[in-house]
This record gives sequence, C-alpha cells and structure tokens, in this order.
Amino acid sequence: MKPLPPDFYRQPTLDVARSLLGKRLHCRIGGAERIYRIVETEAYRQGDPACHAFRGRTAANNALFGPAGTAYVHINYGMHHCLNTVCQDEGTAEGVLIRAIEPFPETQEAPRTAFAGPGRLTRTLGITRSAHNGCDLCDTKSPLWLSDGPPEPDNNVVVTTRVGITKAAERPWRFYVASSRLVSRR
DNA sequence: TTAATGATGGGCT
DNA sequence: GCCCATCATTAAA
Repeated sequence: MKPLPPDFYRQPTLDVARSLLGKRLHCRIGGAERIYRIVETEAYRQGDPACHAFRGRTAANNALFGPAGTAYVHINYGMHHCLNTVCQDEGTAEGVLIRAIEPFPETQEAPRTAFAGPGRLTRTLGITRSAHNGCDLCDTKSPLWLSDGPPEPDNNVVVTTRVGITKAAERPWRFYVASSRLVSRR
C-alpha cells in the first residue's frame, strides 16, 4: 500500500479537502493497524479568519506552518483533539480538518458513531497533540498515514458551510459523503 | 494575573 | 432541539 505523496497536499487546499473524501486513513496506535475511510472534511486557508493561523504563528499552531503532508493536531474547547492535514509548503498555513471517518472494511466491529465528529474520532483512535502533532502522513512507518482510495463521485458529495465557527461562517468549505449516515446534516 | 473565546460532545427533553 | 461542562490558548490589563 502506497501513501499519498506530499504533492497531493500541494494542490489548492479546497481541492485537497474535496479529494480527501474516500481516501484511507491508516492508524497504528496502541496495537494493530486499522484503516478508515474519510467521509467529512473542512478546509482552512491563509487569510481565512476562521483559520487558527490567521493571527500569525504561535507555539500552538506551529505545525500548521510545516510542510505539506504533515499532521496538525490541536486542542479545542480545552478538551477535544482535532486532526488536520497540513496543505501547501512550509510557511503557508493551510489545512484540512478531518471531521468524520468510517471503519474500513465495513466489517470492523465498533460503534460507527464513535468516528463521527472531529473530537470523537481522535479520542477513539487515541490521537493526541503530544504524540501526533507534526507527524508525517506520507510515511507508512508513521502511526498515522493516508493512502489512495476510490474517489467519491460528485453526485455523492455535498458542499456546504463549515460547522461551529463564528468567523467567515458563510464560506462553503465543508465537504461530506452524502451516503454516509454518520455525518450530521446541519 | 485575569478574562474571554472556542474548528465540541454528551446528556436531557 | 437546547443546554452547558470544561480548559488550552490568547488577548487584555
């Protein structure tokens, strides 16, 4: 199985968010490797008031400025970890938030709802900022990495506004797989 | 040092 | 659908 190359994350960030639907997330944390299908994403971009990097580089958002294809894990509401893929090259802070995934193949035993929501999926998988912020998503030896998957056809993808933000809330930068029962439809 | 805010989720109705 | 616990991070003082 081959990882998605860094070039994948150098496409325009909105394209990355769209293309990430249907891709595989490989997770090797605390035991065997498990594979998931990405079903919901949101894009955050340079000059975007909702982007964590909007006010410049800080210790907390430093990973977002890193090279394309690394992980940015941040803590939200003081208690939830959220997983992002860093897009664009070093110095440009854009990324895609992974909001929901599904077990793959479907036979995996786990409550499917445990993977819906950015905070839930990181908790279920054991993703933390201290262990996974800045890790290389293009390396099969990483605890987290991504591989290709069948692209979602346009007629199964919904584009809408991002969830839970107050600034630039009107931008249609959220993408989800319509056939997934996991994704909340708000 | 203190206060405000937030890329949420869970519990209750 | 509505409410709110909970705390890391940032901005203000």
